[in-house]
Amino acid sequence: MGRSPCCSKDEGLNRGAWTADEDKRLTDYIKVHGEGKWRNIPKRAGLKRCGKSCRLRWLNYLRPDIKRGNITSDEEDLIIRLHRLLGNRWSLIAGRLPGRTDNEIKNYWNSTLAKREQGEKKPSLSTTEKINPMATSSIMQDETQNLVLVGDSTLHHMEQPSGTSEAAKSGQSSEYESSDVSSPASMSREEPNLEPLMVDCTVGELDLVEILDASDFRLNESGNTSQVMNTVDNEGMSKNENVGGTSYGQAHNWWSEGLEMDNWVSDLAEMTSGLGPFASILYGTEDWIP
DNA sequence: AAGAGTAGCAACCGCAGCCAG
DNA sequence: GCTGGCTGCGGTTGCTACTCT
Repeated sequence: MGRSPCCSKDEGLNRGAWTADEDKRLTDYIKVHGEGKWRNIPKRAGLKRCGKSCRLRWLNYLRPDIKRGNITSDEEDLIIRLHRLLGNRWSLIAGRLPGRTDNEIKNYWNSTLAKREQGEKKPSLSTTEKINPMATSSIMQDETQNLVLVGDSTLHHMEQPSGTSEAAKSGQSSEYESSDVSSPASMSREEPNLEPLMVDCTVGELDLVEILDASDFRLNESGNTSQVMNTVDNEGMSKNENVGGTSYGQAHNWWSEGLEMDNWVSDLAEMTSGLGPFASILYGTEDWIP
């Protein structure tokens, strides 16, 4: 196709670090005229920069809602979990961290967390593992393209913090529950329960992000959002059990609304009866409680 | 004190998706 | 349906500050 570049290199445009004056011009212009039309901004703001550069500077540095300062341990923890879930989808991860930019998170990951993760010997994750990093379970697609989480069902159990989940109090998540699941030791016990968990949504690709972002997410054939546990009975016959629950639809809502992290975390706790697998991925099974 | 090595971060680059014409 | 401009995203580069020898 060959599209003309955003800005050619020989137009006498400034490159490299931005000066305070350039920052001020850009900030003043956007305060008055708002974001958007990046291509026109340099000319109108009197900047010798390309529009792309202006956009980047604004989004990553000048925006007033940007949070400055070190990444907190809470944020770091969330980044790690989200990265395990999403991979290098920095903008999505940043969307869960108010005030942080994708560039900042990417840099933080590359300079700090990636090395640490490597040091902890985690082998590079396959696509499959990325969306289900839980040690003793795996994820696969069945012949009908359904997404199937296979493995220790206790991994999907979410131990409820006292007083955080009405759903838990009502026993909605009992299907996920088993004894001795809250301690790390239970994660590596000798005989994993291989009950598979089936999520009855049809997907073309194994990509949780797409599932979470899908507008028609998680409707079963009856039009309800419900959760189906695919189990194997004593005779080895596969069967689907509707285990009720919220909440993939709700999960999607939370996801798409981009709530502030604190609310998001605490409200995730509220709906873990239906969100077991996802919450497990996001928050682990031992230390997810905010 | 000085040079080399490293880490952190800002900015750049190229590609892909979206959408208006 | 096609084309091309705009925007957003992720990977990469390069500069600066800091640490080590």
